[in-house]
Amino acid sequence: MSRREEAKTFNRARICAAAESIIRSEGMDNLTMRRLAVVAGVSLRTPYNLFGSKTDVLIALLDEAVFKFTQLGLAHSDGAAIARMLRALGQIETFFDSDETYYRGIYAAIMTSDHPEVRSTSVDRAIASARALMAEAMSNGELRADTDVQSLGRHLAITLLAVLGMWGSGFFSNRESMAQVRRAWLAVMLQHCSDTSRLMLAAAYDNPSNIGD
Amino acid sequence: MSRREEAKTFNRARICAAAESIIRSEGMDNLTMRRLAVVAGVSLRTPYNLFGSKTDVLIALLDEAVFKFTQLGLAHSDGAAIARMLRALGQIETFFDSDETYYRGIYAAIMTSDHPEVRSTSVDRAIASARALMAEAMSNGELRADTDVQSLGRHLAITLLAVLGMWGSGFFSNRESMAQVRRAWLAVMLQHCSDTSRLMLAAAYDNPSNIGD
DNA sequence: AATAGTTTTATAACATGTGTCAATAATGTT
DNA sequence: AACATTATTGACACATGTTATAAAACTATT
Repeated sequence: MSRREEAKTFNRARICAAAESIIRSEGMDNLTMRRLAVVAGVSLRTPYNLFGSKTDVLIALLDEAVFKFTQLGLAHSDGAAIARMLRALGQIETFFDSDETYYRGIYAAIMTSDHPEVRSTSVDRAIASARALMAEAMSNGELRADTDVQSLGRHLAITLLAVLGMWGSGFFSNRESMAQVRRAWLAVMLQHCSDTSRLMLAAAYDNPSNIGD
Repeated sequence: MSRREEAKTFNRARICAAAESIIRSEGMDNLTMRRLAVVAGVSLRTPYNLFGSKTDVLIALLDEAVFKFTQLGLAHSDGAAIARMLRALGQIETFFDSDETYYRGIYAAIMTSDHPEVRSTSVDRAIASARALMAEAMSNGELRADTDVQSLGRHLAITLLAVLGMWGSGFFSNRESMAQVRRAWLAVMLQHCSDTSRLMLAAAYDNPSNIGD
């Protein structure tokens, strides 16, 4: 990396750190571009040079959060594909619990920004993950052979993202949001599961508390 | 109604009409408070006096749309409760199709406004409707006796609203959005339906096209 | 009709995201 | 070292939602 790129990377990091610090100590409302420039020790124009817009700065913070989460999630990713998928919900909930106002604030800010194009990357990412997991479930015999795993994976991912949108708006607690997704996921999965996974899914649907632990 | 209230009502209507006209002829981006004031023939301050904020003006437009929709929906509301509930999705889709950019524009603008409190009324309304329908379904014997209709109604309503949120962002077409809700609804309903409705629901789940017509 | 109360208007102002543009500094290249 | 390229800075400007303030218009009450 050239020195120019190094400097850019360093400044990007400084700006992200400043943004995070402002959100934490002064709240989302006080994250203005002028304040961000001051705290980051940079001119007002620089965040625009390095990120493009305020929303893009927030997306960088969200990416950091997603990265942190994936690191956690991969730690104990053993077991059947469907079970892992369900367990992910508990992991998301735990992750949100660990820093609720911060994550919700970032997410809400991005969602309420009028840069619609920024959301499609996370949608694509989520759909791809869900499809991969469902494809794995299929090859493990966890799903009925006539299941369209592409369609199922897409449906499950959209379910999650749609509820996350409402979560970001502050309607539901972390727990309520994940319970909503869990119920929706289990019901749809029950329509496609093979006999090997049906009992587990049916039991999980009837007793929401003991899923994925 | 006193003359003062009459004048207010008249001005409110003028402002709403102006807002709708601007959105239709110049697009959502050109709906600024200054332009709205000019087109409505009113001072910049008046919309704030009469509505409170720009978002509140848009909410008034959405309320008009919801009212128009409910009038349509009630016209042919016969049949079993579950069937009516499913048919509502088709009606929503038709309604959106009839004026897509307008409704989506309003909805998106409200959703991306940072007035979170405004959304709770529509949430409450949707949950109440869904609960009423599910209660009716229960008393008709369409649901298993051990079903918690409150919880089920709430779940179904949230499913719809969550997907509507994404619809507003422009990700999905009207059809895709409703198909997503339909699939989710059918799967969950299949977990709670009695034998009388199971066949219809299972058939609908397997063949998404012939629902609610 | 006179007075008091309320609403609208006109104008200005403020904060914010974002853009412009020239000047300056830093870096890469010869 | 000299030049060219690129990045940052600073100062300003603009559009927008929103608020402030005082004057004017309107309505209600006596």
